Parts: sequence; C-alpha cells; structure tokens
Amino acid sequence: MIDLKQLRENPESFQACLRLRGEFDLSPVLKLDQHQRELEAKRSQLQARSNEVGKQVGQKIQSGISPQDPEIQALRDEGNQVKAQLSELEPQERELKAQIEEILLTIPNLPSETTPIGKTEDENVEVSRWGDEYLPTNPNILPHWEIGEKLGILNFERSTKVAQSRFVSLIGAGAALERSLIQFMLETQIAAGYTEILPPILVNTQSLTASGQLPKFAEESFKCDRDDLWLTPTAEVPITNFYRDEIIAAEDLPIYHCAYTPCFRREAGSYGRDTRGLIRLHQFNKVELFKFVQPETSFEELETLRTDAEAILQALKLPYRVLTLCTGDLGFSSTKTYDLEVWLPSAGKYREISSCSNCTDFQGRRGNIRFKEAGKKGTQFVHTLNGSGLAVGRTMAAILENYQQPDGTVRIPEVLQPYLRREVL
RNA sequence: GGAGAGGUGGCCGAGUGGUUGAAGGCGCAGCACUGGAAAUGCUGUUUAGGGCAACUUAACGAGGGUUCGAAUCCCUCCCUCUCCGCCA
Repeated sequence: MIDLKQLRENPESFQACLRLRGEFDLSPVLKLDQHQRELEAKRSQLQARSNEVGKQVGQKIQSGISPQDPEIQALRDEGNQVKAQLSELEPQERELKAQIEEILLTIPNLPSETTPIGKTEDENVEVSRWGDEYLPTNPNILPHWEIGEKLGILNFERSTKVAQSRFVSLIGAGAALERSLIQFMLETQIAAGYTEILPPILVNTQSLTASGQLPKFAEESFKCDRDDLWLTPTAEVPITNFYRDEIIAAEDLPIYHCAYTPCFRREAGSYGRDTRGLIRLHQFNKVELFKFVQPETSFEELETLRTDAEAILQALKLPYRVLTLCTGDLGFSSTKTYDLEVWLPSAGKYREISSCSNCTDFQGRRGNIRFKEAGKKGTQFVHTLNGSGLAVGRTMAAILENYQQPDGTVRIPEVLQPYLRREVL
C-alpha cells in the first residue's frame, strides 16, 4: 500500500510515477481523503465536548449533587444532543475511510528510480548473461516433456485424470530429482544465511491482502470457500505474514528466510500458453528467499538476494540471463524486480526461473509489519524482499534439456549427484 | 463435532460503570552510585489519526447496544487454550 500521507503531500509526483506502470487516476482518492479529514475534524470536536460533558456529570455527582438536579439534567440533554450529531457523522466517516482503503489496496507500488521505463516485457533490460560455455552442443534436443515421458519420470496424462490439465506426477528418479533439487537449494541458502521455514500452505484472506495478491488478483488463486482459506500461490505469502502486526526490534533486522513450498496458481487467462511440460502448472514446487530489512538497505539487499538466487543456477551450470523488469512489467507489490531466465534449448529462448523483487514498505504497510529502534520514538515499516531460489519444476525442465545427451540420456549436474546418488537418468 | 476457560501495553499481569491510556512487574532508555561492571535507587517508556503548534481524538479480540459517561453491563461474531470424540 502506498503512503496516504505522502500521497497527500505530493500528489503530482505519485501520479507521474504511477503513470509509468499504466493509467491510474489518483484524484478520486485525494478528494475522498480531503472530505474524510474534514469530517474527522468535526467529529473529533464533538467527541471532545461529549467527553467534557461526561466528565462534568461525574464530578458533580461525586461532589454530592443529586442526579435529578436540573444542572445535571441539562448536561445530560446536551450529551444526548451531541450523541445524536455524532451518530450522523460517524457512519459517513467510516464509509469514506472504507472507500479510501478499498482504493488504496488496488494501487500498485511505485517503481524505483532505477527501474527502466517501458510499457511491456519487450522493454525489460538485459543486465547480464552467464554460462555461455555451458550451452548444449547436442543438436537434437527433445523438449523436456518428451524426454521426461520417454524416461518414464514424468506423467501428464494420468495426472490429468487424477486432477486436471496442468498437473504433473513425477515418478521414480523424477521424484527423486525434484526432492534432490529442493534439498540442494535449501541447503545452499541455509549456508548462505537464510533460516528455513516450512510454513502453512493454506493462507487466509488477510494474508493474501497483506502481500498484495488480494483484492486485485483473486482469480489467480485457488480458494477453499467454506473456510476463508486459499492455497498459497507462493511462499512469499506465508512468510510475509509470519510477522504480520508485529513490531520487530531493529537489532533483529535483517531477517533472512528461505522456504520450500508447493505453489498453486489458477493461471486464469493463460489458456493455450505453455500447455505442455513443466513450465506452467497449477501446482509446482518452489524454494523461496525472503528478507525483512531496514529501509536504507533494501536496494543493496536486492542485489545480494539476486546473487543468492543466481548461485543456484551457477552451481547447476545452467546458462541464464538477468533482466531488470521495466515499469510496465513490474509486479503489483514490487518497486524493482530482476528476473533470472534460464536457457531452454527446445524453445530456443530464455524462460523465467526466478523473480527477485524489492517491495520496499508496500507489504510492510499492508501487513502492519514494523520495526523499532531502541530509545527512539515511533516505529517504521520494514522493507520486504522476495525471490525464487528457484522454481523447482522449471529447474527440472532446464536440466532435462540442457543436460540431454545425443543417446537420449540425461546427465545429472555434479552438485546434485551426492543427493540423487546417480550420474545419469 | 461436544463441553469448558479465556482474549488488556514490547512481554507478563491487575482492573469497583465516573478524570484509567490503563495499577504492579519484566524488558528497555536516561541519571545516580562504581576504577569499570553487576546489584541497588531515582526518572522515563503504547500505538495510530488530525492540527504549524498549544492541543485533540481513537484503540483493552471485532462489531453492535444500554448510559451524560463502558476495559468494566447486554447481544452477535471471531480467535486461542484445556478436556472428550475422531484422525496422520
């Protein structure tokens, strides 16, 4: 959520910033805000009077004046009048506040100054490439779903029977490879200083609102209707909300967490895209990196977060590139995002395998996650960052293709061999 | 699912319808004491909104109600805990 107070103070710059992400007219919310504050001033005056009347009645009764005394009756009457006025103002103000809140929740984070300006993903900026020397030389690489089914480690058809399309089952060495990847990713990030959390993967509405998936993107998540619970679309949601409504001691920051979770996405509106393979499924595994940090450090922390995610790709020797997303392609909660894209030979292009974002205080404000410096007055919102480290299914896809041999076998990346206890699929 | 108990500040924990934003304690900060520290003593210490400010308003799980006045009384809802049942 953007800061209403700051918006009020410099509306033009907010409006200009938001325009970079697409159209969003801030004038209605500014108007509502002004009206609300006028009502608030009136209301608070009335309440002050009401408190005063109450106090006087109390004092007089205690000093021995009879409650039936005309003096007291007069005060009671005034109290009743004030109450009547308040009962008109209060609902109006509450309604205004609710409207303002509702709008604020749909306004995306403002892009950072270092976020390139652009409208679509075509204007994302490539910042680096890595691993050209590992680009496969095998000219006849099968798409990962074909080699996977040939090897008997993936099964889509039966999974459609069990659930729907866009689900997969991993069999034998495929399941073991997925587990090995998860284990390898977690252990690497734990060694890098992240504390593992294995969180709930059903989350409530408030949690999805705090991290930014709701209210705007409700159609993207699976919902358990009778329970106010949703299947989490990313571990970012439970981890952000782990500290919701808390005040963290400044010396406890930064906090680094990593988490493995299944992730669930409805992929509404993506009909016909990536219908085959492991790229776009309703359920997939992901190891997530998450940071809670002090405001001054969040952009440096984004760089190291990205490096930590890159370390996995480098260890697996998978060629990839790094993009900075342009303003038009930025996620709702993010102010600046790096995407890591891994080389997928069958497609002949790079595909997203990690997205690392600095959400600044956007989620902190929505989730009321603050920190306090000892001895200092007041609190500040924490800055949050998240990044995939990595999407496991897409990593598997990248391995099945980049490590595919001309004889139809797939080598296992060296770093995984101790986990999987084999060298070839 | 059945029965019961409970939700108060960063934490623990009092609280009779009347000046209680809330006793007491812990923690934290400052000062004193000390060569320095510990212990001790004193002082201070919730958050959020509005206002340039003085100041003012709100908040004791949430929402209603009674009252001049509600943490305190009434109603509804939510959540947590304990026991029983069921279950990995």
